[in-house]
Amino acid sequence: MERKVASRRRGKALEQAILDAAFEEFREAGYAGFTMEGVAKRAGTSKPVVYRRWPNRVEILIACVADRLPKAETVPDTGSLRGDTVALITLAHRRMQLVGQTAMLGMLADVSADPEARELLVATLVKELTNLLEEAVYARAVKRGELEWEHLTERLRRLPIDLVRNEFIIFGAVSEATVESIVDEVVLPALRARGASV
Amino acid sequence: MERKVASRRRGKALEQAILDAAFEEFREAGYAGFTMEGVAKRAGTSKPVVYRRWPNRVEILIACVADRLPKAETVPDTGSLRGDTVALITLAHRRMQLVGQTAMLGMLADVSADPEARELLVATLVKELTNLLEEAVYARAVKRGELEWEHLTERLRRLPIDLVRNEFIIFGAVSEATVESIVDEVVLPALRARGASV
DNA sequence: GCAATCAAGATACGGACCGTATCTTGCGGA
DNA sequence: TCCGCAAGATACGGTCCGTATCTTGATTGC
Repeated sequence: MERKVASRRRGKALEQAILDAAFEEFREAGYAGFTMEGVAKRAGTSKPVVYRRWPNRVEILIACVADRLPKAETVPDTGSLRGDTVALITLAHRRMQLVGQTAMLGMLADVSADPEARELLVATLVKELTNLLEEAVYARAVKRGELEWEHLTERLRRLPIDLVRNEFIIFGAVSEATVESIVDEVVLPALRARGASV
Repeated sequence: MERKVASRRRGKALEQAILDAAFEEFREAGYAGFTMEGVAKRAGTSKPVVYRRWPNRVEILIACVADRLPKAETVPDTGSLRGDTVALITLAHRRMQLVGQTAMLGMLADVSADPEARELLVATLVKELTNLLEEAVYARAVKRGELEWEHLTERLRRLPIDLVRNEFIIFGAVSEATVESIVDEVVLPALRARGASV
C-alpha cells in the first residue's frame, strides 16, 4: 500500500514485494476484485512492472499462491492406510482453503482454455498432492502389506484427491465427517475390491 | 444478428429471441466472450431490454442453457444397476457437454459468491440429475432386490454424479472407458460394501 | 569515481464492457 | 382513437484491460 519515495527496488526484492501485494490484494478483494491495477498500486509500483513478469492475472495469482504454499509437506505415518488417507485428504483440504473456493473456480475457468496456464496450475496445485498420495500413503500401505501396488488403477490412484476436490469446489469446505465418509464409504471399499486388506 | 426494421417484438417472442441470441453468442464467442452487449446486438435489441429481464450474465446464461436442455429425460431400464448407472452417467455427461467445460467453470465461479444465483444453477443443472439417479436408477435397483434403500448414505447417493462432474470439470470430456472405470472400480464396490448384490 | 546502460516507475492511451439513465416511438388495449 | 407502457436507441461515467512512451534512479564496467 505504501511506497512513496527513496529506494527503487529491483530483482528478487521487487518480485517478492509484488507477490506479497498480490496475495494481500487477493485476500481482501477476492477473486473478482483481483486486478493488475490493484496489485501494482498496492505494491507501490506500476502496471508495466507487473506485466513484465506475469502476462495475466491467472499467472500472477498462481505464482503468489504457490509462494504462500507450505513447501515440502509430509503426510504423517499413522500406522494404517485409513489414517494416512484421512491425513492426506485433510492436508489437501488445507491447501485448497488457502486458495479459497471462488478463486479455485476462477482459476480453473481462466485456465481451461489455455493449455499452458493449465499445465502451470496443475503442476502447482495438483501434482504435489498426487505425489504425496502415491509416494507416501499408498507406498506405505504396500510396505505394510495392506495393498498391492499392481492392483491399483489410475482411477484409484486419483480417487481421494478427486473426491475432496469435488467437495471443495461444490461446497467450499470439507468437514471432518465428510472426510471420513469419503474414506470409509468410498475409498476403502474401492481398494478392498482390488484386494486390499484394510 | 439481424433485426433491422418493422415489427417491434414483445413478451414471450422477444424473450425467446434474446435467449436464442444468447445461446448462439455463447456458442460462438465462448464464455469469456459472452457479453450483455453482444447478446443485445445479436438479438437486434438493446442492453436495457436484456437487463430488464436478467440482472447479469450468469443468470441469462443459465436461462438460455436451461432453455436448450432436453426436458423430462429418462434413464432407460437396462435391467441391471450397472447398466442403469452407466446410462445415467452418460446422460449427465451429455448435459454437461451442452454447457461446456469453460462455461461450467465460469458459471460455478460467478455463482460461488452469490447464494441466490447459486441456488438457481443447482436447481437447473444438478437437481434433475440427482432425482434421476435416486428415482430411476437406485429405486429400480431396490425393486430388483439388488440394493436396499436404507443402506444408502448421502455420499453414495451423490457419488456417480460427483465423479462424472469432477471428471468433466478437470478434463472437459468423459470417455466411455472413464465412465466404466467410475462404475466398476468405484461406485459398484462402494455399493457392495453396503450390502448391494451387484 | 564516472559514464553508460538498463529497468523501475509514472503517465496516458484506445478499447471493451459494465450497469444505468434518458428519451422517443411503436404497439396493444380500452 | 387515444393512452399508456415497454421496446429500442443512445449516451454516460466508471473500471479495467494491455501497451507505449518517457523520465529517472540504480548498477555495472571501466
